[in-house]
Amino acid sequence: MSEKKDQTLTTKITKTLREGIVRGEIIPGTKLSEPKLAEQFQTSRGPIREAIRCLEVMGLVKHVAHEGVRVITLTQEQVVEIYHVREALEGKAAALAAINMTDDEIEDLSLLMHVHREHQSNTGAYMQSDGDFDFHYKIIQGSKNRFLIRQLCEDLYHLVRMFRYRSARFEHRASLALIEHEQLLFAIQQRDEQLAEMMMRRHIARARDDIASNIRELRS
Amino acid sequence: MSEKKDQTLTTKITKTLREGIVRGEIIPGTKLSEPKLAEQFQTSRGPIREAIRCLEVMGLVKHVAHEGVRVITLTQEQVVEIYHVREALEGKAAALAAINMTDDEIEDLSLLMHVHREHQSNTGAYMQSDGDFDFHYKIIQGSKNRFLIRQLCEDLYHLVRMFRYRSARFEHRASLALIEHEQLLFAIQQRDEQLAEMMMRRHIARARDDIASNIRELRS
DNA sequence: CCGTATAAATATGTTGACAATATTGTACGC
DNA sequence: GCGTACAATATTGTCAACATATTTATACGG
Repeated sequence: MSEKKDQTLTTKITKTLREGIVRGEIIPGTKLSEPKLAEQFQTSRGPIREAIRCLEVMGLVKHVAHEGVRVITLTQEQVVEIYHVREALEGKAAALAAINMTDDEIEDLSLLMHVHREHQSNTGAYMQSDGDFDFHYKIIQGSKNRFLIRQLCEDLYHLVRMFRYRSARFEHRASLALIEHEQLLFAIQQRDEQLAEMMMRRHIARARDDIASNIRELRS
Repeated sequence: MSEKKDQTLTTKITKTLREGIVRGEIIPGTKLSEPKLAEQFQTSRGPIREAIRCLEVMGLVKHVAHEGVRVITLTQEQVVEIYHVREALEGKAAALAAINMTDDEIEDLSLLMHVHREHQSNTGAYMQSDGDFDFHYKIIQGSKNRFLIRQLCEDLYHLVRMFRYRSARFEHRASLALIEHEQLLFAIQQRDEQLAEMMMRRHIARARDDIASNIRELRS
């Protein structure tokens, strides 16, 4: 699991901080003080600063010269914007997956789908966030487009997870998500790239609409 | 033009190096030596290292622990992958622009279009790269989606420019590009988001096909 | 002559200290 | 009592030096 390569403090600190920010353990708006972090990680400020620069480019913290960096606070409006990008990118991923996934990979995806279906009919519960991510992750990987994979997995998904950790209620019902996943799987099995893209886009657009409608709800 | 904010060595070095890499002045594959860069920028290695970390996250250089960083070399296959992402993102940008651009902004875009048309009928020349970028840039900004704008302008476009600087021949004929731009403008004027997205996607997909067919050509 | 093993040299990773800027606290005047 | 000006403190930005790992050079053996 944990690859011991990149054995450098900067990378380890970056990952630790990133995870802390994404999971909400470091509250949004918190100022990341270099001396405190250096104390916390038992290191000097050098690697801390480099890690912070990485987080800055990733968009997880905002940096102001001579003032410091603060963890970003995602407004629901911003999440809607992010979901527009997610719709476009994952839609493309689904289209490419319909073309480029191997039969074995599709079979694997089908198996995962079956597990989810069983789980739901047994418990009737909302789909677990991890399960949903697994499904999407396999499709993204199936696109075989390394640049797309990087954009989605290394950049965008941290923000999506950051949002989900704070408001788990927005995962729409497992029953609906399950149907959407089944439709998507079908399209990929048919090697229908256009249908796959459309299904994925609708799946994500619906989640986005849930968020957008919640914003309107709060305004009244 | 040059905002004097962010007056910190790291940001200035980052921008300078980024521009050098994008313009091809720093040859792909070149190793970025920290001591040499420190000498070159008349500074210490601290800011250099931070700048390099930024370039690494941006994807312009590849870092191997304890070895150093090298400027990435874009293969045409990778550019095709990038253009798939570009198609998805800019397609979405066009759709959002059709919804969110103000009438004044559309008028401004129409004016730019007219200038390009005049220029072409006068010179008959291929469209200038800058002109093409201007057009796309205005549409991206018109999406009003800050996250999308950031993804396209701060990340993806550096790679696109990097590719174009080395192989300008891939800009397809101005006559075709002009028609595609006109169709796109029309769709935006009609506030037809679906058509705008489709036109933008075809426009970029055609450019991608040019690159892909060139790869096949080289194989024979 | 080629390959391996060892040693020198160079580069990266990390540290602590100094300089410049911003924040906090305090006193003064209105 | 409130706002402003100044001083003290703390933090960020930068630098030079040390520690560790890799690359290059050299010498030895086959």
